[in-house]
Amino acid sequence: MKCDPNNNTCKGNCPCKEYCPLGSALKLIGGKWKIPILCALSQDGTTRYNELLRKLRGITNTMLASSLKELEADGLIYRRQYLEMPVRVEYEITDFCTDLLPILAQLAQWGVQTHKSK
Amino acid sequence: MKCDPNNNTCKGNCPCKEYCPLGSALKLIGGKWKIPILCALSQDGTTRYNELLRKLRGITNTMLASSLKELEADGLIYRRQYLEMPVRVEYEITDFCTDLLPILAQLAQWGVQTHKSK
DNA sequence: CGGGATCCCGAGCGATACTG
DNA sequence: CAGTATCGCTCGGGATCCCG
Repeated sequence: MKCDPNNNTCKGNCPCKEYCPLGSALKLIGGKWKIPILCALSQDGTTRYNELLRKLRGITNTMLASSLKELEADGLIYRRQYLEMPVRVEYEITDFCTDLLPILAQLAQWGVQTHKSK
Repeated sequence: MKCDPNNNTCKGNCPCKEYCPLGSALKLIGGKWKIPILCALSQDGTTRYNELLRKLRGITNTMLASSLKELEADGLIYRRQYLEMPVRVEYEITDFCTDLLPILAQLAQWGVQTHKSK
């Protein structure tokens, strides 16, 4: 877990270090909707805003917009805006995020062992 | 990400399925303190309650107790109680959790690419 | 020593309405 | 179409005190 026991000054997510890469990684995909959004984008490829809104049953306008903004700022997705009429905006997974997907797949596989319906 | 696009009835973390293993996996290690706890236990092995309390600088009694209880209920750690005087309780990582650690290490390595101080 | 019981606050999220 | 603005609430987590 990339921790140094000799340095116990961590103020973040890890008890061992100032800066915990695991903590910062989890922040990027944290929150209620980021995983579902990435999941949808990784399956369907380039997707428009309202398409996402429909596919992610239950998400609100507010949460989709703010989540997309954060994901873009963190380099996980691209936002492409086409100045047509009406406006068209498309979202797509970045290479950085593509690197993440197989890791998440492993995590999902590990999670399968969890049979509890929590 | 183990999702089925043909089933859009997901009410959990994933837009594609009723039950998302990735979502349930992330729930097990979610919250503010579970990763730090697992990190400490994976480094130092078997550890006592008050030892954890000291090592995890900033954690409160309430959070340590509740986090440990959840981690045990989810099968990530063992709790062993020795009826000495005074009472001694030790916590340890389970094999199930040991399987998780290399995956988290990968996630941490991926997170290293994040240079933003968010 | 290893917790439990309460109280409380603020972030995160939802609902609704509005806009370029 | 693709968002922003505001409000309000729930609930994760902190602080403090208590208990076997």
